Amino acid sequence: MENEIQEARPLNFLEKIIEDDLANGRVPNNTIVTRFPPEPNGYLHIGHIKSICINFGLAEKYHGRCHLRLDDTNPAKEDMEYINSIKDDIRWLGFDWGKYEFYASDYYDQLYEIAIRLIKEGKAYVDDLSAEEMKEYRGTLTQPGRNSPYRDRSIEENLRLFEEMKEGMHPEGSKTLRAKIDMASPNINLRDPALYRIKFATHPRTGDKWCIYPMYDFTHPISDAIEGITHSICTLEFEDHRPAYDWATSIDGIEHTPHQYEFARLNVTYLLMSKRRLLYLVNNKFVTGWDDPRMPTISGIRRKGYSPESMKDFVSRVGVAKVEGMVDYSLMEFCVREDLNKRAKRLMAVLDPLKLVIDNYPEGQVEYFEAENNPEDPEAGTHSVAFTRELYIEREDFMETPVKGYHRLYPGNEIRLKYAYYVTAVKVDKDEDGNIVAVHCTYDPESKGGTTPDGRKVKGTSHWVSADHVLKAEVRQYDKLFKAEVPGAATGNYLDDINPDSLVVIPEAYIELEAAKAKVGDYLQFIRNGYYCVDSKDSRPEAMVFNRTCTLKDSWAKQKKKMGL
RNA sequence: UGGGAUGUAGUGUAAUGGUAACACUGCAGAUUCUGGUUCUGCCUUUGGGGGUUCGAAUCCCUCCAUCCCAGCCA
Repeated sequence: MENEIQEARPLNFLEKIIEDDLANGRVPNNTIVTRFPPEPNGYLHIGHIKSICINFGLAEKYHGRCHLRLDDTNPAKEDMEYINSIKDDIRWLGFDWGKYEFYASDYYDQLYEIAIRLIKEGKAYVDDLSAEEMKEYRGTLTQPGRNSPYRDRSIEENLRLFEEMKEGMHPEGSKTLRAKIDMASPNINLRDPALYRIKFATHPRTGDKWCIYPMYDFTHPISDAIEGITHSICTLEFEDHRPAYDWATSIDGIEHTPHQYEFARLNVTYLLMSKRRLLYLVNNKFVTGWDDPRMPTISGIRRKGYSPESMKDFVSRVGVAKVEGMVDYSLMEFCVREDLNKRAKRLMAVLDPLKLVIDNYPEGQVEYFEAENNPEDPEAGTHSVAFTRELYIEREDFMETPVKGYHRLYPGNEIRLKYAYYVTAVKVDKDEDGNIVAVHCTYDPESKGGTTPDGRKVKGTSHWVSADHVLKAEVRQYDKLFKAEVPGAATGNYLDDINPDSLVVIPEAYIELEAAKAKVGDYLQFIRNGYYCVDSKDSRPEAMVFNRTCTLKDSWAKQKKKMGL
């Protein structure tokens, strides 16, 4: 029953509300119903993961259910491609909405009838004010608004005009249906909010059936009510809309009354979390698409090799509260590394090859060594790796004149070639420009397997690849898309902080043959280089492409930086 | 200068009247066939001021700071 022991995590404020509601019989059928309601106008990003985990997580925890509802009330911006990607991304995270898949557009007929009812009750009216005029009549943050001259039209006229709007008899922008609330309200959302606007756009699901579309403040609360949502959880910027939400759910005839609660959206340093800006990056080719591994979209991080488990862990560590803050990117990387460390298959890949020749090793001889697939998990087994006289090591792993603290290969120094032998550098070959083209060394046959009978230690262990047993593949070294913690903070333009080195392509890296078995979705670690995955779009069996998921922690790099190297 | 919210180590989140804590980051060290992992230790915290109380991060007053709102977007 060990796995039944609940982690003693304190309740967040939403859980407290829910437990209180449950305890006091305020929840119909004692069944918590939440919903995740994205607008299909772009791809889901890391910020949405928080919302998804909260809504689906709460439903799971309290044995209720979570609806997926696509908030498709603005056909001008929405697309089927987005709907499909959203569903895909939620599934990837491991959540299942079962049969509870809804669309705001499912409720267009009901919404229309409610609007008619409001008109009949004198609670809504058709306004002829233009957008500019309406803005003027609305007043400002500090000044109350004025009533529209059309506010007191007769019910009959309103009914007729709204019908005409629906029939397409009026051009876009010429008329709106507005709620009659209070133009002097200190809350601008209550100054006769628009309920319907005219839009001659083809809707991804309803096609050309409608040319009037309901607004968020009208649609969302009523959709919640129709679906029996008990806790309607959204982000902080909707706090001001809660009175509008409550207005809509208290319209006569609406029986179920959900409540809205707001939490702080997720902000992460170095990342942009705005669909508008992400769309700009896509449209202007700063990235290759919504699923570019540098994008903070779910499809992007997935293609980059992040695991859903690590992301769920990340948002759970971030917690849920009402404080608008900025989470460190390093926490996210920590979560990715912690998860991948436990499950990534280890491989040796030489990204920047330097030839190493073992002068005293027999030419033509091949030995096979056992390489562990994962030192963190003995069950993961081993694979074999070929060893020959000529190898490649990382150029970084040799220095002709070592700096202080360097304990890799340099003339006279002995290191271990992982799993294989101890080698000592003897001399270097250079080209006419003085560049090192090969390093010669000798090996100690006694050190076979990586230890010696005399038990002597070496400070360095390098990974390597046999020159004759090598998979040549493209490796894409991804880094952060932006180099500033808050892109645009300095100049006001986030494009100024684009990281020019966010992608460095290595056209031909040398990887041990075992890598050829890797498939899309596998988690890999190229020892001492980082975590990698097979690119889901561009990799082919005969021309593999690997993406860097994230680097390993690198204390040597840190130390070098400190020494000013 | 209207309304709505929020202030706890560098960051995020706990503690709801009774010893301010956990994680990440950073720093130092140990271990290590990955300069990874693991382990140990260290650093730094209740926005300011007043009040109530034996006792305040918590209750009250006040000031300050930050965020959101003037779409026929969501």
